[in-house]
Amino acid sequence: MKSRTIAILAREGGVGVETVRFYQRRGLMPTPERWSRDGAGTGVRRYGEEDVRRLRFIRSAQTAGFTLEQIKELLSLDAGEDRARAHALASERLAALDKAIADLVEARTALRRLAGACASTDQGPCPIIAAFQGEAA
Amino acid sequence: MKSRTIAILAREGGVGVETVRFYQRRGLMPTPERWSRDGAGTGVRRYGEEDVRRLRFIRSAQTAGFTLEQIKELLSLDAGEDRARAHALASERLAALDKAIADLVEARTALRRLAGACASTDQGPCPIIAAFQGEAA
DNA sequence: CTAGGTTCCGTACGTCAGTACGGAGTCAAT
DNA sequence: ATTGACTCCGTACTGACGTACGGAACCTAG
Repeated sequence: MKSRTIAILAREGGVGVETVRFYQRRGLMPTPERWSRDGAGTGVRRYGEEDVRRLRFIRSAQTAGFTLEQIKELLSLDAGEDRARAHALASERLAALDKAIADLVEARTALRRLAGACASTDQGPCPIIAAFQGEAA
Repeated sequence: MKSRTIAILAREGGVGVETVRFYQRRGLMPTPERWSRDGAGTGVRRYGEEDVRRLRFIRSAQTAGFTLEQIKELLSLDAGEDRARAHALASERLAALDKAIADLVEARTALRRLAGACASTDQGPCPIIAAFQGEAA
């Protein structure tokens, strides 16, 4: 293991090389030592399965709406034992997710009405503004 | 009508003054002539009901995930007759909304599992990364 | 052993949607 | 008439998340 170059790691994780490097700068991904069989730390960094998993986790957590900063905390928690904190972060995010979903569903309803109003007649302007009034959260 | 100052318009529209000005620069809100009873265009701009409605529409459309650029187009369409274009924009956004909702629901499922795994035992680290594997879109 | 593709690193740029700042002009009330 | 709040305007900054650039070092195949 630890055989991947950064490009391979990035590909397996579904991101770009620059993105991996960006995550390293942000402290979300480790920056392993450079390695070369002949002596000093002047080779290239290598990555393993572990790093691929970590990268994938970051992507997943992002789709759940965590910020990179929160993901960083989650990752540090994963190494430690503060389950109360982990649980709190998750619950907080779950509530936000519920709200975001509800908002989106509401927006979709409003937008469907707009599309419907637009389709119901076929002459003149589509009453976009009227169709949309009073829907925002 | 056309009695509101920018601060009143902003308040009624639920945004800040700077935001209204920002929308004006972006062409989403009109920039009425300055007005003062004694002569030249050296007074203050005034806004009416129409402008409040426009502002509220912008907020609503934003919650539906339209970008300001798209909202600008929607607003110009509302004045015109290109219902095909309006309908296309709405449909496109509806599809994106459906996907966004599905993604969020999926993320919520994954996160619930995480929270559950975290609560099910009370010793040792909470297996965050493990609980999250393979959920991203 | 050399040519090319990669990696490394810092710094700069890009987008989206605002938010802040500062000085000059204007308005409403005292 | 003066005070104090508000308006106008341009420009600069924020924050979240990257993406791009450029030169030097490095690694691998032929």
